[in-house]
Amino acid sequence: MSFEYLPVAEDENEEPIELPLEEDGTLMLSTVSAQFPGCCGLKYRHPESKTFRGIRLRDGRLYPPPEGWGNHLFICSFPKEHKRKSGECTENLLLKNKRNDNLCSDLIVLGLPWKATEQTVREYFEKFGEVLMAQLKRDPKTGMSKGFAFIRFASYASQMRVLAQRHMIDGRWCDVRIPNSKEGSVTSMPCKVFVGRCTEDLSANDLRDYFSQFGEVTDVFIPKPFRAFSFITFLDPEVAQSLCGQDHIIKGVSVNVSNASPKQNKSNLAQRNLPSRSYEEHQHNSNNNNSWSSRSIDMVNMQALGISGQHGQTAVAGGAGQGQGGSMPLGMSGLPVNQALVAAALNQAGWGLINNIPSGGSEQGAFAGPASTAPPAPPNFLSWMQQGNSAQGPSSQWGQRHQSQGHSV
DNA sequence: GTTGAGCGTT
Repeated sequence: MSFEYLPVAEDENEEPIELPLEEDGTLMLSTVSAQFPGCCGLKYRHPESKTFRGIRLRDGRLYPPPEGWGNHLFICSFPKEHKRKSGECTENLLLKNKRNDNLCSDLIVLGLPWKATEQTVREYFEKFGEVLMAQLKRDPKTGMSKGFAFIRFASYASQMRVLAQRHMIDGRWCDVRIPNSKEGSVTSMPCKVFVGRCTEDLSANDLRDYFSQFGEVTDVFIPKPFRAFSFITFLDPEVAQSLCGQDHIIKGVSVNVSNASPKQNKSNLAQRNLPSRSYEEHQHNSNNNNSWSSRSIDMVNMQALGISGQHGQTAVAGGAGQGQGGSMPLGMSGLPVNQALVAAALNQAGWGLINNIPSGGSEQGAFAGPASTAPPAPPNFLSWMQQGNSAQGPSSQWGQRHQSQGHSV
């Protein structure tokens, strides 16, 4: 093999990143998506035809063209809405923006320093993506800041990333949450899907590599001991939903994707006339009292982002996961499942605005609340966000990183 | 000019 590394860039004008090939000369898609979250394939411009050629992708591996990798610059391909360049028809853009709007909600930024201005706030959050709105709340009489602001992002991914961490703004640690008000909170489709009929040789990496082609995978959970199913969490709930009901072949194994459903309060379920055999979710109650214990954030994505600090295990070896935390798909009971109904029910049941997110648990210090003293060390995935490069992320490492010993449910 | 959990003059 003539190359150990392959230059890959997000587009032809960007600076490439060299990515390591595997021993067999292939490139793992997960290697690519670790640097380019959401990337689902590669292409290169053929010197003669001047057109792009796609790179073969199979089972999470990118295979070199027949003539070898050559000296090309390889360009990432992204699924649908990741891409927002020219050439898209206006109608599509409108649809997409509308969809994003439905997903995004206003966010409240708490704990701003008195001196912070609207500019400060906007500029800070623009690191995470396009900011559609930033309002600093002031006392009408004095004009003094009330120490909080409302912001809104254009993309749901930005929103989730911002919600998932604390923010140092002008010298103070600030929290960003979904506001209590009625208007604010919007839809929260589950980002997690249940993958049935897994075999034991389907590793978390295999699953991640495979499902990354559909969108950014933020978590892979395989119960231990082996239980023939797993969970895949996507950053984009729509990607997750789009896969439900499908059969996929991964490493020759036919697996089935269906709705994952959170553990529900049984009384709630009864009240709401829902099938009551939801499964245990990696969810737990906590008496924890620090400042992270009552944040509002999409629970599914909390886990997705690896901050739940509760389920252990996941990708790659080493995760001495604590075993439980499996969930069953609603479909497993033999009852008919109407996905729309389930989604609606989950929303009704308060999913998407779960408070009481337990903290602690994550040994990595990731989101262990600062309860007392110094500000917390920024979580790992935070650091990539703060590189100001929203296109880069350790997505494929998340699973490995959060081998929490977790609280039990 | 002070303050530090909260929830948005329009």
